Amino acid sequence: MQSQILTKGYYPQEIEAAWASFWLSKDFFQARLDTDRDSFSMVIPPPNVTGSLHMGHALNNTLQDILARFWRMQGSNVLWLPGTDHAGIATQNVVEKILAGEGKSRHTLGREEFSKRVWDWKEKYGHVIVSQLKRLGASCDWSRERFTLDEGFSRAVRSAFVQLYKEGLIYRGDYVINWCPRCRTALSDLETELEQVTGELYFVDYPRVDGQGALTVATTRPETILGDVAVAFNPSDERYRGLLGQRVRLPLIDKVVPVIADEVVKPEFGTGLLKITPAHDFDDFQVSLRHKLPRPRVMDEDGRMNEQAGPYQGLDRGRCRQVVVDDLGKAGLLRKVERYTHTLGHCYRCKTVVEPYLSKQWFVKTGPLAQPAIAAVQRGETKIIPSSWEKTYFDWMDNIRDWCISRQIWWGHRIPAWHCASCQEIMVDEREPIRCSACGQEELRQEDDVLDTWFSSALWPFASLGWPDNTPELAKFYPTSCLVTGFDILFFWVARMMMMGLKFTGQVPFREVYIHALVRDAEGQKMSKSRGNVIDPVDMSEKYGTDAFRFTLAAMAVQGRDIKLSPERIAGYRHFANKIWNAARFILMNLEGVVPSPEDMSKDHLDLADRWILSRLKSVVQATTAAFKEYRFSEAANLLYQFIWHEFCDWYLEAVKPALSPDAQPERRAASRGVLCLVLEAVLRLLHPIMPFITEELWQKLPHQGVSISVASYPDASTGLSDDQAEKEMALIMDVVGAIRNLKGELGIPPAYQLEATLMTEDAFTLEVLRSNRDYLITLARLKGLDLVEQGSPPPSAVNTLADGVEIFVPLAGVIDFTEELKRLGKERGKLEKELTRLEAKLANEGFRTKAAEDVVAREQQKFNKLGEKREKIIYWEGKVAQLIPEKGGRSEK
RNA sequence: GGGCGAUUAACUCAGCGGGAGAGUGCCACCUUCACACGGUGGAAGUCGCAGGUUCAAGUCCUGCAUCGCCCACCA
Repeated sequence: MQSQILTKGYYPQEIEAAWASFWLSKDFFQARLDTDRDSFSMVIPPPNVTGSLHMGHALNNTLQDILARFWRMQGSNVLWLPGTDHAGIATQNVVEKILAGEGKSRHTLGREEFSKRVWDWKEKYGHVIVSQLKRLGASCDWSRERFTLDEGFSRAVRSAFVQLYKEGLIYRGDYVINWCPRCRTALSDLETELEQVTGELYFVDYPRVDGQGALTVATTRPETILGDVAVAFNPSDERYRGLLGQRVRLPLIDKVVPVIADEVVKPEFGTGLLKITPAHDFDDFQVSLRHKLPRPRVMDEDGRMNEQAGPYQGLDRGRCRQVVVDDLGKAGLLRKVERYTHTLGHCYRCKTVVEPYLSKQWFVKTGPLAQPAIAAVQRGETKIIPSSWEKTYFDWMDNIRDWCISRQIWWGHRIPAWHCASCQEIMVDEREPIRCSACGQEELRQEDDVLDTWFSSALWPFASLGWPDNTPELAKFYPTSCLVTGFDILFFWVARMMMMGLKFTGQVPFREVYIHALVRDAEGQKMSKSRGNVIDPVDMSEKYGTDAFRFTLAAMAVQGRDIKLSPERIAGYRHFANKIWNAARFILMNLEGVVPSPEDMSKDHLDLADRWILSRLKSVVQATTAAFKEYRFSEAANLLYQFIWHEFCDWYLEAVKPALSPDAQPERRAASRGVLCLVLEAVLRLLHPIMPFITEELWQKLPHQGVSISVASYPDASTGLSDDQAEKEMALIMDVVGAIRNLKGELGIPPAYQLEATLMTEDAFTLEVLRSNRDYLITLARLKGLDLVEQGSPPPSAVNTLADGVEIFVPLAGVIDFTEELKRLGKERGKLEKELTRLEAKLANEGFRTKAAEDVVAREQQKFNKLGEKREKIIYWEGKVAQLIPEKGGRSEK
């Protein structure tokens, strides 16, 4: 044991980095294969390599680290597997931006060179977030760190893809998908964010070929008129029934299209007529299938009008709309324009309005995969916590649509499909085929598209453990125990891991999913760079200490509610860290290098305060352990805060001070040292999962056997000693002390003034408790003297009365103002009477007496009796004090 | 359009069938030998609104209002 005096304040910056590297250098966090201890396994939600740590990561990883440290201390063989995600579009965008700065583009570099540039970038910057996680204290098994584009993952992805393809669960075809003209790639439905947009609804005339006037069609997208192949009405719509088989001329270009009837048209919208543009609208594409209509594309990949657009070729889609509207007006074909608010899809990466776009893409057929994923949650094989998210999960799974997985970018897993140059045969395999399986030709070309990043993420829990090989890691740690993630990626990630996990391993990927909230700013706004309201977790760590920051996140992580984070709150918990530091400082100073032994704490030497704090400790151990096991992080944090500050520091440390003085009995002194040491050491272990740094720093200064608190055992049933009697007695002492302090405070007596007090009670047992703990009362209430009497009539004085019959006298004639005391007594009586009235009404209620639980009635009756007695005493003393107030006659009577 | 959540002290939030709580802030007093990142005391809330269930309702049910989020192919 190092006997050293701590600094007066806690300076986290000076110790954190050292402990973080100490832990890693000792391999404390490596999961073992050669043990039969229970496993606790988690895979990290891999952050994007492009990222730097934001609040979402900080919360997510703090909660995971709390679990990892808690279960490690519980004796489990913990695997927390870390890694990063290659983040296809995001990373490609970052590198393309850099290239643009150099006046280059990926197309000028070519695929191979570009890919090399991205890898270079990854090697250089991809570890930023990892080092930030380490700084946060994340106790991952860093020896098993993975990357979703590493060699092993490539094998896993190809293996998964090939199997799904061979089973018909992956198909390729021409469909309308969401297309981002800026990123120039297809997006999945999830990657398209619907947002309200105010635009215009244009009413456009389509002249009838038979010369009988025109049909007016409402559209928000006049530029797509050029791709129209029909005009449709609802078959039930009487107004247009006669038009079936008629033909109309498209406005502005020389093209004739039929009028058709289809259920998709809503008669009440616009004019009840819908223009059909199969290549640029999801519904219209379906209509074209039903009616065997052509599907001309009028735009290019970058959103420019193409040769099908005739005179409008080359215009950007936005510009084209203006020109078309203009031309329609000139031609007299624009009937009217209304303001119109509707929702439009935007690219989740760059916020560009997505274009519904007909193209050849690869899809996962999700229906057959979703069924087992639904069933597994229904059966409870995977538990979603809080369970309120189950409904959202089921709703999404029930209505799941096929998943577009091909992306027209270069950074990612290239689809393992090869096209024969001569016969167009497509071969899907884990390795490049030597010749075409259909025609035998050897000229093959690999598919250009890469896979959606989330395709590899979906394999993360098992691919990161070695799948498709049958590794010992899989056997030991899969299914994982728990997944901690935010609700924002419930569909993107959790749902897809469930589907893929069940498909490829036959087992759920995790037993429990803990879904946590989003971190917002103090105003409840989502943090974003554009809003400028981002609170940087690294800044918070540096400013307030990582432990204070982590504690804040834990304390605010209530299930099912977003977190509004404010720096003031973190400052509050920095004070808590400082409080712990100083409590430890006090204890270490008083140990004076002595190592307490268990014999010091033999029952005979333990005093009331000792037995009380040991009993309280025991119940805190139980409650905290239960809270962690049930993901009630805030409850665990608050329990520890309350115990450490308001029980251990406020009461125990104060109560025990006299016993620590050199004048005290040696046995008492030794016992107190022992209890102080024991409770502090236990508290540090209890708190370690949330505040790893300060607890390690202090723990290292206490006597114990271990090398690190991070691998010490969590306090359990053997910690502390339950003692109801001690808790009851201490409660009485605390009540009496509180009443005396209250008297002093309310009567304006200076804290330094040492009172003489008299306590009177008729209850022999209470009197005995007070008598045997006389010293505590004197110390804690800062008294000069204390009389304990059974009955009698003490001198005129201020008085306070406890509900359970203890009267407290503070004889201070000449010091206190009797008028003030009378006022105080009146106020006290007011409060009592309000409460008594309420209780009286309740007890008089026949329904309450007959229907409420017996113990509830008894408790209320007892409460009523005690408060009644207390009121009688106050009335008595009001009379006494009133007599002592000098006659008013002496005052001015003007 | 459908769904979910929130509404409790000035602020941020716990509590979710039997005495309205915490942290921060505020007021008063105190530099007492662990800590002023501290101590002691205090003020502060018709627990969004309206009904209902119950002996008893921030706490359960219904409706409404306001705010937030998610999902959704009316052009």
